[in-house]
Amino acid sequence: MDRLQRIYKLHQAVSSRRYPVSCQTLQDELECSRATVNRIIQEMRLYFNAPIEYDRSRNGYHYALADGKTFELPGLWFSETELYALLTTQQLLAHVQPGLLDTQLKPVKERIEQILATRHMGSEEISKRVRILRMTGRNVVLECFQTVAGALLQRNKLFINYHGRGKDETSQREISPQRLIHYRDNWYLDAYCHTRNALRSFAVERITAAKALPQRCRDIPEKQLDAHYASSYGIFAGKPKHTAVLRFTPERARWVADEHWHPQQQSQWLEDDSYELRIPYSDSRELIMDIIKHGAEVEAISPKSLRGAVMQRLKTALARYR
DNA sequence: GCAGTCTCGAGGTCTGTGCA
DNA sequence: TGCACAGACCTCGAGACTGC
Repeated sequence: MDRLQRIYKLHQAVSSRRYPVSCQTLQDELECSRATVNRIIQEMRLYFNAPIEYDRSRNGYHYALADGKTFELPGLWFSETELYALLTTQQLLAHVQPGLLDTQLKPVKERIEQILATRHMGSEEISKRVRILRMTGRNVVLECFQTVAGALLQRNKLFINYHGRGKDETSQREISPQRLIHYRDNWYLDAYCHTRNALRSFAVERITAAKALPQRCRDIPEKQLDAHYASSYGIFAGKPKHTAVLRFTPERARWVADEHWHPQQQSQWLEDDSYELRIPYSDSRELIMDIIKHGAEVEAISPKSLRGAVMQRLKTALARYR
């Protein structure tokens, strides 16, 4: 048994018992002399800040800690809360995108399971009690996703076949991946497209083939990415050109008032208890879908172009029912 | 009687050096 | 480059003394 094993064995012996552990017991469990037990204890105090104390009245060693507190050695000896946080994150990832990081996280997950098992807890309980329901998520080819995620993290260029829905065309592109965005249950890849010489967003499920290239990708500064992608409404990139003014009925306002549509959104309650929301946007397509989702409970006040577009959509929809 | 601290010596391991 | 060897270093157990 080497020194490190003895340290963990001693920690296990002291922390797993409700009563102080005698020096003789520690000698037996660590298979060493009294002097070595003492050396191990001194090292634990010195290097790990272990609050280990000898209780003369009960003739044994114990951790001097307040009720409910536990001492853990550094390394993969997480506290209970940290273990749960890690396990919950893994569960969330597994639900958001099944298969994502499964291989990479497997050894860590198994280790966590072992530790939790000693405390009569486990990931099964989290699976039973925490549910994430995907509503409109589109299926991603796992192999493509992993290639894309791998190249993104290793900062390599990618060569992709991309089928765009808008034009119903397939194109081949060399891109420098910048960010993976999980937006409204779907994955998007923000990337610099070397074919178009511009920043673009790619729906990951529309990437029909992906190959990581050995060349280092081009890094776009954070500020430039934020300005291009984040300052606009939704996934449609570009600088906000307009501000939409939406008015919600008092009934719908109770829900909408708690929603976050845009980082720069402004809102106010009106006298008749209706709720007015002002949202900057550059491309109206996604915004119109959100407005129509609220049906008769919302009115697009301005700008005129947005109001007209919503009216046109509603007229077209109505025509289908006649 | 039990544990803390210290010293000393034995045995094992690591490291640097020289040589074929 | 691989091997042998010597010295340094580390780890451990035993024992002595002390304190509670």
